[in-house]
Order: sequence, then structure tokens, then C-alpha cells
Amino acid sequence: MYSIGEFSKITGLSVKTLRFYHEQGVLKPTCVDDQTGYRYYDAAKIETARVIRALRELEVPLNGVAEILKNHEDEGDVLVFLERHRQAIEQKLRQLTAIRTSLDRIILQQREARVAMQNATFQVQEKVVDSQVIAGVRMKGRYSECGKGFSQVGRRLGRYINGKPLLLIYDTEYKEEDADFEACMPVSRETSAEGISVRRIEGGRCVSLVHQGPYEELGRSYQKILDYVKRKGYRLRSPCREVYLKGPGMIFKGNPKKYLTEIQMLIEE
Amino acid sequence: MYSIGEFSKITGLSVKTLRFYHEQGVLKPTCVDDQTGYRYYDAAKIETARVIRALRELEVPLNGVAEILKNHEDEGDVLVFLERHRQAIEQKLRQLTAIRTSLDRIILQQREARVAMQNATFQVQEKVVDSQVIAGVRMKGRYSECGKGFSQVGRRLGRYINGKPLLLIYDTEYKEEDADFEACMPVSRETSAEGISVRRIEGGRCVSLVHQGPYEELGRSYQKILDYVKRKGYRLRSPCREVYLKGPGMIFKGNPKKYLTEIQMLIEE
DNA sequence: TTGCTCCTCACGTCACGTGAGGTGGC
DNA sequence: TTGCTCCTCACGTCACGTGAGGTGGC
Repeated sequence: MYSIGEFSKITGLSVKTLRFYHEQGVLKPTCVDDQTGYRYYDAAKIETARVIRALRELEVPLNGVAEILKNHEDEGDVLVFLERHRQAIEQKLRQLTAIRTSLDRIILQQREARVAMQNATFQVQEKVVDSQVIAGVRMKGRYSECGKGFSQVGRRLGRYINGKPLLLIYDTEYKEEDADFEACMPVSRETSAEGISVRRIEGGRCVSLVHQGPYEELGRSYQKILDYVKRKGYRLRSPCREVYLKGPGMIFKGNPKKYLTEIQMLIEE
Repeated sequence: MYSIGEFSKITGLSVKTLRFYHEQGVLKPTCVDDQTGYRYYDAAKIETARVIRALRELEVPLNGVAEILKNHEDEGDVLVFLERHRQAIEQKLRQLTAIRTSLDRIILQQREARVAMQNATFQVQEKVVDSQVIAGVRMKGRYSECGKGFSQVGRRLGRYINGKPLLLIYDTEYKEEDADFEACMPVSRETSAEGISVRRIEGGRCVSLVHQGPYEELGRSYQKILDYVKRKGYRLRSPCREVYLKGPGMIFKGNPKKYLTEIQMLIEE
């Protein structure tokens, strides 16, 4: 017979835990001294304790452990139980994996936003953009509605997104009410999904300007870039693009004054 | 201004949760009527509630949420925080993945044990065993010590195990004290590990008998199989094998009367 | 006497949910 | 008056851990 302290050392369960298991009826001492209240455990209880530890290490809840210990005669019951438990674990795993994916996305976004901030000159520049595969939803209405398009793409093709959201603007003049645009996400795969157009868009030489500030103030930057185009005498290829380098985050809307948006206008060579 | 019920519908947070968040100081109502104690929230709080929900959905603990809300000015701090949180999630994921792996192993073992039980005839049979890759630890001593060898292999090559543990017995006579044997696990890869011999062992025709009962009673089955071998005039190829079809499980030791052990003796053709 | 082991009882953790009992205004 | 919304307070969940205060035997 072992005292609770001895039994604790043997089994690796803390004294507090052993008392708790007694209280819960999961692991009862072999006998209790009714004078002192001391708990005593015999050698056979060591095996029970081992079983409990094994099950707890598998994160089987205590009442499950109790149940298994009660009718562990039928090994089939245990198997069914373990399969159910496996399902529960699997469920948690899926949930946590989804969380990790979201966190990765958020962290990456933040990092990229920083890099974009460091690299931005806020001057009109000429550069070459690569051709890329995008998934887009064509919309008509107000620009402020574009979020719906982005989230539609995100829901369907979330796991394939590998770049910043961009807007293709098909109007050649600014329209408030009935604008014609496409909310796009660069994706790694040419998967198809209903209501979403997945395709490759061309690259090429373009005039680019990074705009800092709220979207309502984009007009100023458009003016700057168009002045430049006119000065150079370039001819533009529609559609114009807005790339959202840094916008409202998934957690914080953030400060609109810090939003970064790159306007890209492809030019004919 | 919204009452708590209205605000609950808007934000998707339960009334109880909103009261709890108030108590915790995470999301305070804009004002509280000191006559009735009614809580009122203004529209700006909706955004805060959204942030809290987003963070809670990422399983950020409430005190973390509170901390982020307090000094969310510096986005860098949030990034560091999110990275730490990602680490925590990753940790949990690893833990749960390990649990799932264990559960799978246990469930598979149980299933295989059932199949073995159904197929066993408990008669001496002749059959052909395949050549297989095993990882083994050669030992000298008592057979009851073999568990150490198995667990040594399990610890080092656990993820590559793809079959039932088996013992190779190099003695040609039964030895109690100073037996010479090798605890082996079939593995899917010829990886090497110190102190463990990973190699391919031969297959071939063999005489086989499934023994049901505790290991101490294996002698009876050895007698049966050796009688058969003698009757047939076969010549044996050393080492003899014991395959543990059903033994003490990872959770329960189980009933030794139900243990199944296959004795295999390869014969020369 | 000191040190050690054991005891019980109450409270804390975590993020809420449940339920009782009561109020105030339409 | 009934129904609705709101309130507070206390307790439950889960598997223990912490700490206070006390006991009994060497």
C-alpha cells in the first residue's frame, strides 16, 4: 500500500490531481483511514493510473475516461469511443489549421505592406508588370461595392490567392454611380468557379504611381499620373488597374491615411 | 445609440457575452443609464466589436484582445503579438497531430487484432511469408525485457512502422536467463539509426501457428509446432519468429488470455 | 521543537452560458 | 394585465493548481 505522496511519485500524477480523481470517482484509493483521512493505494491501482494518464495524454475528457474505465470489458466499445474521440480531435485540427492559415495571411499582408511602404517613392514611374493569372468578378455600380467582389473570390478561391487584390477599371472616364469594374485576386491555379472568371491577364510596360491616403483622394493621384502620360504622349491600354498594397486589414480597418494603392496604366509600345 | 439587445443582433455577440466584455473592460458601453443600469452602445462600438470577434475567432485570448485594443496604434506591436499567437497555435497543432497519429495507431491495432482473431485457425499451417524491411534491436537477457527494444525502435522510427512487432529468436534451445533475440518492427523505409539495425529479412515457406493466451504459455504451442515439423521431417532455418498479432495495447494491457502470437518457423525447401 | 506528510476548504483559471428573481416601460 | 427587454447575482463548465490553516507521527 502506498501513501498518496508515494503513489504520486510512482504514477507521475500530482497529489492534487490524485485527490481530484478521487473526488470525481475516476481513481479511488484502495482504502481511506477514517481517523486521519489518509488515502492509500495498492499496486493494482498503478495500472489504472497508467491507463488514465494514457487517455488524458490523448486529451480524452475525464468523464470519457471514467466511462471507459467502468465498462472496459468490451474492447469494441472502447474502439467506438476512440473513433468518436478521433473525430473530435480531427475537428479541432481543422479549426486550428484554418486559424493558422488566416494568421499567416494576416502576417504576410502586414509584412508586405511594410515593404511596400519602404519601397514607395510616391512618384510616377515607368515599369514592366508581369502577366498573371487572376480570378475576377465583374461588377457594375459604385466602387465602394468592390469589397463584395473581393470577398466572393476570397470565399471560393481563398487558398489559391497569391498576391494583392486589384481592380480592373473598364470605364475610360470616372463614373460615380454606374462604374464598370472587376474585383480580382491573383491566384496560383487556373481553377474555375461559377460567377468568377479565372484567366491570365497580360503584362507589359506601364506607368505606375503609389497613392497614399484614403480612396476618396485617389483623384489627385489620377490627375498626376494622367498629366505624366499626356506629357510623354503615351497611349493607354484599357483597363486601368488599382493594386491595393495596403488597405483595411482583416482585423483592423487601420488608418485610411496610411492606405497604399498603386495605380497602373499599361501603355502601348 | 443601441440597447444591448439591438447591439447584440448587430454584432452577433450574445447579450451575456456583451455584459461579460463590459465587466472585463474589453468592450465598454458608450454609456450606462444609472437609473436602470441599461447599457447603450453607439455606432463606433460596432467596429470595436468586429475587431474583438475577429480576434476571438483566431482564438486570441481575451486579455490579449484587451491588450491589442489598448495600444493598437503601433501596428508593429500587433504583428509581434500575432506572430507569438501563431506560434502558440502551431504548438497546439503539433500536439493534436501527435494525438491523432497515436489514435490512428491504436485504432488500427485494434482493428487488425480483430481481423487476426477472425482469421486465426489455431492450427499448425504452412504458408509463405514475404521478405520485409525491419528495424531491430539485438538483445541478450530475458524475453520479458524485449519491450524495451520495441519501444527503442518505436521512439526512433515510430512514423515508419507499418506492421506488427516481431521477435527474432537466435537461440536454438529455450533459454530463460541469457536468451539471444532481436526486437523488430517492420518499417517502410531503410533509414538508419544508431543502435538499431535496419535491413531486409528474407521471406519463404514457413510453418506457422497462432497461439492464443499469455506469453508464459507459449511453450505449449512451440511443442505443437515442433511436433509437426518433426513429423514432416522439415529442416528449420534460424532465427525463429514470433509475431505479436495482439498483445498489450497502448492504453489497456488487455486480457492476456486473448493475446494472439504467431510463431513462424522458416523451413528449407 | 522542527520538518515532513497528509488533510479539508475555498478560491482561481478561461470565456462565457444558465437560470433565478426582479424591474421598468409600452 | 401581459409580454418584452433589461438588470444583478450566483452558480456551472473543465481539469486541475494555489494557498491557507490545521493535524498527526517521527
